[in-house]
Amino acid sequence: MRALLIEDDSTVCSYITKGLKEQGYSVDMANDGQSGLSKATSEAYDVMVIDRMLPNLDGLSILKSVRAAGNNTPVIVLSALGEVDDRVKGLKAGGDDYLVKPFAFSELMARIEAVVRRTELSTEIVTELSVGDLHMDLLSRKVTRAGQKIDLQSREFKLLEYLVRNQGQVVTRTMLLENVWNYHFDPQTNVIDVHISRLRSKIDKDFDPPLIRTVRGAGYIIEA
Amino acid sequence: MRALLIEDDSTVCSYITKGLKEQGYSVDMANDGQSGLSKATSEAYDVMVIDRMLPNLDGLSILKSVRAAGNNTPVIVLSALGEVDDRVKGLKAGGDDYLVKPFAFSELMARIEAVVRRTELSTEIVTELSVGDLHMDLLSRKVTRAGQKIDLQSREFKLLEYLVRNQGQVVTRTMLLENVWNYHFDPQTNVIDVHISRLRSKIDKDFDPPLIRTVRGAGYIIEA
DNA sequence: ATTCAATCTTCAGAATTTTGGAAAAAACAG
DNA sequence: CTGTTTTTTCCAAAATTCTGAAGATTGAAT
Repeated sequence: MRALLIEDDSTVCSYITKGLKEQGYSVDMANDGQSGLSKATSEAYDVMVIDRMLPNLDGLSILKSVRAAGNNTPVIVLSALGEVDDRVKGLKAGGDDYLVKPFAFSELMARIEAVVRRTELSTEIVTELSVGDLHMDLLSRKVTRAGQKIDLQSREFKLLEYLVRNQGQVVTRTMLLENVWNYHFDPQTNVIDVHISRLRSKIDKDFDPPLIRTVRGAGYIIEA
Repeated sequence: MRALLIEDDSTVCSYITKGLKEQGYSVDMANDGQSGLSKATSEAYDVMVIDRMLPNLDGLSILKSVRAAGNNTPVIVLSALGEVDDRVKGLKAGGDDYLVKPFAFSELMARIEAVVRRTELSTEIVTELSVGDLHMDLLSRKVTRAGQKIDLQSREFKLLEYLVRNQGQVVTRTMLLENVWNYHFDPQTNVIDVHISRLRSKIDKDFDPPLIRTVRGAGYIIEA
């Protein structure tokens, strides 16, 4: 579990960090708003704990930016501001919980567990895949590139799906025969070449940049 | 949005109910633990607000029973018990939030919105369908009945998917032509009959009971 | 720069699979 | 029983996939 803690008070910070680590979290820290936001948007966390009052950029602004960027990581807001109105604002900004300082570590931990628990319930099944501007919907079996609809035959779809699921990695001919054709032997033909060629003519020919790349002597790789 | 409120204090109760209704919730109430638990387990709610101290059965026991039954509806616990330990217990019992009385209605509302928001994010996409012992995995496109693998052609799969999505309801020939064949006219043939027959021979022939039933003069219906 | 092997593209035809159509058989309601 | 609806079966048509081959292209090594 990865947690991000954005907090300027070094005492509180080390206190929480120590506790989280004991609970098995790996913790990233930021001491001011700017660096906090940049970490929050560039890394993937399971939970974020954000202090409301920070140098440079306040906690609620960070929270709003994170949410505006489509990031739904659960966030717990910490604050010395304990008025009802402050708490409501913290929650309305997209917070999952709001804890008033001073607080007991056991309560913070329980609240972290509560939001993480709820988030985990929602572990989504992957039904969509993408590479660059290529997009596959596995449920409706529709493929688009740059928003344009592309028709694929079932074998082509399977082939593309396999490539995309292994995007960024070289996929060998043997892997393709095993996983796309379900052949456990070498058919001694150029089936793969022919299908890769067809696929290219559909998804790469009319677009830039080409996504499917040949890795000589090894196989193919798809990446943006 | 449906909310369940389990609270014995009639003043607090009517106060919250009124507020929730103004926010567009339809509210069910229970004044004691027993009736609260029975409503919680028999009806489907978007959120539950449970007081901790109740006649008959206390709030935490209700919460634990609800969770034990596999129900993950978000729950906010209300309580006059404000000690850290009490709050932690409330969260560990499966609560999503814990609010200490007295509280401002605006905060309760904000917290309800926060947990509902998080729950909605997790609205899962349906990737599996079943009727009785027949099971479809829409992602891997695999079908089993009584654990036995069944191979279906793509049209058969689509046909079955449509029937299952509308299980318990009669599906007319016109509906099938529109939704499975994407025909917007009557092809004047018996395509449907042929495919239903094929489907039956695969999913009903070797099993009991038959799932696909003919509704003379109307169409077909699938149900356990 | 030249050479050589790997890979790409294209094609036509074959094999296979999937789908559709027609007609006989069966089931059902009145 | 009778007429209609539905089911089944079998054949034909259509679509898809595979094969094999030839020539073009590419990349690495010499």
